[in-house]
Amino acid sequence: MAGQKPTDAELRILQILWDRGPSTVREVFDALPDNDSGYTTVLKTMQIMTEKSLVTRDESNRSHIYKAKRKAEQTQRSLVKDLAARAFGGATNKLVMQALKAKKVSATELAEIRELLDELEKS
Amino acid sequence: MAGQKPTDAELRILQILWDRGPSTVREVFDALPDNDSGYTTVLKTMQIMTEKSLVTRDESNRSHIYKAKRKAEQTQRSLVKDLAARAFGGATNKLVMQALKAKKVSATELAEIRELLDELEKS
DNA sequence: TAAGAAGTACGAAGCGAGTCGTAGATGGAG
DNA sequence: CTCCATCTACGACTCGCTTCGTACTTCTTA
Repeated sequence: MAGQKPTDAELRILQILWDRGPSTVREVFDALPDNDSGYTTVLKTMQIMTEKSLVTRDESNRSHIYKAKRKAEQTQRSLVKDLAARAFGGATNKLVMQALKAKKVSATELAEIRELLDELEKS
Repeated sequence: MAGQKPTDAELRILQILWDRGPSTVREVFDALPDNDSGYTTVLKTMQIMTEKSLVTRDESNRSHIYKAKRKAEQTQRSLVKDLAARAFGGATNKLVMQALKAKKVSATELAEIRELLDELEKS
């Protein structure tokens, strides 16, 4: 089905694909930070992601080229919604507040958030 | 160990405990929304949570009384941090922005967030 | 006091995620 | 052309989460 929640390993791979754009297994493998697992593990995971439609792949070359199906923002938004439901009883604003308290956010970033808040207030 | 990440089923139970305060298995079981699983399933899960130190329990009565070990805010903050790391490459501010876009937040809540932003700016 | 209701404890099954080894196909270099 | 490096495919294993059935204990009430 379409609306799948990626697992941890899948998310690690998706981050690479979002960052690099369409890539081969080898490229993803090399780009994975702190990677403990073997090449075939990554390959297998990406094959499964294809079955799940988390990625699409171009098989015209011997080395298949994988591409994230959904954009980072879409997936991220789903995950945030999911966490809000699972851990905050759906209260997104509580999630936002905890996030802001969880880690220092620079002044520039705070300003950026304020700007978004302004936009949201017009509706 | 101490710093454990609760699973989905565990989180469902924690939400009840945070909400109701110390409770018996029966009370948690009855309070679980849309619950499909049986009583012993919930019992077993709560026993495992005890082993993991996610909860503590008072065994002085026949019906043991369970209590969340960490406060909601602590656990929630860990989970937010975890999601930021896993899906946003650590960029908490991106997470905040996606959260704000993900679901409508009322004017009152927006004001609340602004207030927090003001506080954070003094440091 | 005897029986049933309600509680805990525990073992085991099912499932999915993550891992790897190995087999087989294909490209390139000598 | 031959051999080696590199790729895909696939099966199998482990582990943790979730689930439940069953056994045993303890309270309650008729």
